[in-house]
Parts: sequence; structure tokens; C-alpha cells
Amino acid sequence: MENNCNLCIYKSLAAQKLSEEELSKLSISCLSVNFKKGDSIIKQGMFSTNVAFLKKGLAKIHITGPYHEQIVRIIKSAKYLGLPTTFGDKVNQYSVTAIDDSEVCFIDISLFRMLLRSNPDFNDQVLIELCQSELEAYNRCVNRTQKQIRGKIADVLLSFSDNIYNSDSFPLLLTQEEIGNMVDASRESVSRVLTEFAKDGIITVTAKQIEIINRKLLLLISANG
Amino acid sequence: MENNCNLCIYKSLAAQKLSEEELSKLSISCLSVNFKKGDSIIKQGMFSTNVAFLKKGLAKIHITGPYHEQIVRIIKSAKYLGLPTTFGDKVNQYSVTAIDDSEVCFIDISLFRMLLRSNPDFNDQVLIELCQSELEAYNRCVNRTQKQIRGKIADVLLSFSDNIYNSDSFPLLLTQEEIGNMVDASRESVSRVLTEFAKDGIITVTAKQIEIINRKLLLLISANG
DNA sequence: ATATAAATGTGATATGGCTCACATTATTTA
DNA sequence: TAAATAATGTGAGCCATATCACATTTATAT
Repeated sequence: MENNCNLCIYKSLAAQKLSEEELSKLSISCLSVNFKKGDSIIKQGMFSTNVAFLKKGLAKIHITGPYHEQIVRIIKSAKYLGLPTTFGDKVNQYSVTAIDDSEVCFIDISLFRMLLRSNPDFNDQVLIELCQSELEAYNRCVNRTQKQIRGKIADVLLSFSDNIYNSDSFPLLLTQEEIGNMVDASRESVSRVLTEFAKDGIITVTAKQIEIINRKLLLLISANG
Repeated sequence: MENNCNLCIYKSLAAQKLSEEELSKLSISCLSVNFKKGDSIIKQGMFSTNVAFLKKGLAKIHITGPYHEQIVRIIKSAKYLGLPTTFGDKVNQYSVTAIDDSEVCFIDISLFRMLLRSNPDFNDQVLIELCQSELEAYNRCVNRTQKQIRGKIADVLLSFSDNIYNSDSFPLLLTQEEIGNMVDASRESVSRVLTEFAKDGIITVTAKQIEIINRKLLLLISANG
């Protein structure tokens, strides 16, 4: 399929800094691919040859730990998926999997490098995003290791609501096992906490839809750990 | 004191890509400061106005968590200390403290930005280091949350030996409380594991000097958690 | 050198969350 | 639409590690 980045409405903050001419070049070296929920986008251990940009959808970044898989972060479009793993090592250091139907652009790495060199604003923006995502990684880790389960699950729910869906009501696209992998808890514990939250009237769970009823209390639980 | 970056032998990988002319410019906008063990170099919550570069010594990056301080990583010279916190946010998102007598260069941020723009190789190297440190952050977090204490402390000892001192014998500049803050364990547990390792002949602890006696076993403990 | 504070060692006890076990309910697949 | 598979709910017991309490050693300040 013909690709036209100039007309594409799903631009990263960085790509918004690109000129018409640069976008035209990008169009040539950029391949857009569709992924269904559960499809693997980037696989840990394989050679990384392209920069991946999540144009549409939702994806999880996950690493194989010594005991189980760990979900490191959730990425919402429109963001780059694989900058660290593409630039930091020849081999992918983590996996990325679609958690909703998604569309991903694979950008030739040498073109991407060229754009970084030719357009300082683009470069700046990429740098800033890398810095921010490292800071976020630190903070997530602190929370993950210091809070206890209730607090961590409150965090996850609030983060889905605030950062991803911008709504008190949202579909839970992850299984409880996966939520466990996000917060380092067993599947059973996630289940228990979720039903406890529901019993206490903090959330409603219907099928796979979550609604936050008592946000104030959830924030309190998140804060007190 | 007059600063001459051209002659400075403590250059970052990135700075090694700079031209004589660029280094001369750097000399003007670069301030070198000495820190003693325990001195605060960067303080979480304060405005970040300079890029900090650890010229000599050892420092810890730490964040105030909901319950206690968490040591996020140890930085050995010669590396940048504060790129994410300088570029990622106006306000420092973490603290940096010297854990040994250290020397730090504070580089004017606008000059640093200029160098990124004028020298693509410098820019590339900075980008690569940012990517790598994000990958490392992910991996450290996975280990910290999935392994149990023995494994985590084995990791710390091996990391000091392999990444920092390049020797089986090295001084332990952190208190057991701080080691606890690195691996999310209580001070008491760290003490117990350390004496246990000594009893089992895996390490020797004299005063504040550690010697790794049975590296093979330590690696095994690190691997098996 | 002495007093004071900080760091470490070690036992006893408490507990959060894991594991195991099995039942139940959704979701695929044939 | 049945059969098979995956996801979830829930109790019981266990275990790694935290917490508390106090002794001891080491470092720091006066």
C-alpha cells in the first residue's frame, strides 16, 4: 500500500516537527502494518532493524524475567515503541505485543538517523521523549517495589483511566494474569483485590468493562500503598 | 579555576567525538566542582539548569518513594549523571549523591544543546547512552522485583565487582541500609544475608572491604534467585 | 580520650501475599 | 452446539521477609 506520511494524521510529537520534504522521504522508508490483539510486534532476542511507531492502538512492552514475564509499560498511540531497543542494542532487549488492534509504522533506521541529523527540532523532541520515558521507568519501578498489592492495582486502574482512556469507564484488555505481571502479583491476588474493590463500591466490573465509582478512595489507596 | 576541556582526560564517550574547537567552547561553559562522600550533587524537586557529568568518583541516583528512599542506580565516572532529569523535566525528578569523593562538571544546558546540534556524532552517542540506560533500568527493575533477597544481593556484589571496581576485592561504600534501598530489602535482611554468605565462604568481609571468594556460587545464587 | 551517634548483628514474632487445590464461568474451536 | 480451553473466584496453609527489640560494634564529634 502506498504510504503518505505528509497526509497521515497520526504523527508523533517529534514527527510534527518534520518538513514536507522530510515527510516525503519518510513515506518511502516507512512501512505500515496492522496487528490484531495479541499479535507480537517486536520480539525480544531478535535483531532490531527498524524504528517502530505505534500509529493506532495499544501495546505492551514486556521482558522475560527470571521467573515470569513482566509488563514494563503500556504504550498508547501515537508514540514510538522501540527507540531504546533499536538504538541501544543490535538485538531487541524487550518484546512488544499488541493488546488491542493496532497499526504500526516500521521506519528504516538509517533514514531515522538521517532525520535526527537534518532536523534539530525533531532530534530534540526524540531526546526529550527518551529522557521522560526513563524518568517514568524509574518511578514505575519505585511504585512497583514499594507499594503493596492494593496500592499497585489502584495505580494501574487510575493509569488506565487517566493516561490511556481519559474516562472513568474503560475496557480491561488485559487478563488478571497480565495485570499481575504489571504489578508483580499473582493472578489470584489480583482477582481478590479486584473483587474486594467491587464489594467496597470503589469500582464496577461488568464483563471486561471497568468503571471507577469512587475515585477519591482509589486515589487514597494508591497513595497509602 | 581555569577549565580546559581540551586537555581533560576524563571525557565521556560522547565528548570524545567533539572537535578541538567545540571543546574550547565547552571549557567556557563548564564548571568543575568537587564533592565529598555523602554530598548532594543533584536534589530531587529543585530546578535543573545544568547537565551534570561525573568526571571522577562514584555516585548514586535515588528517588524518594512512598515508604523509603530507593537507590535507582550507581554511576561510575566518566558518565553523565543527569541527562534524563535535565532534559526530561524542568524540575529534577531524582537526587544524585556522591558515594565517594567525586568531581562533577556542570555544563550549561544551552551549550550542550548547541553541541548536540552541531556535532552529529556527539548527538548519536548521547542518544545511544540514553537508550542503553533505559534498557538497563528495565532489567534492573525486573530483577529487583522478581528475585529474592539472596539473589538480589548476589547481583549487587557482582555488579560492584564487574562493573565498578573490576576486581574481586572492593570497598563497600554503601551502608547495609543503602544496599537494602537498592534491592528493596530491610537493613536486617541485608545483614543476615551478608553474614550468611561469609559463613558459607562465598565472600569475606573485613571492615568495609568485600572479597568475592566463590564467584561461581555467587553467580549461581544470582541466577536462581 | 570520652561521649554520642550511627551502623551492624541476631533472635522472636507477625503478616502479606504466594502456592496449591478445586469450582465456576467465559471464550474458542471443531 | 458441544467439547475443549482459557480465565476467574475463593478457601487453606505456608513461607520469605518485615518488624520489633535489644546487644554490640564502629564512626564521629566534643
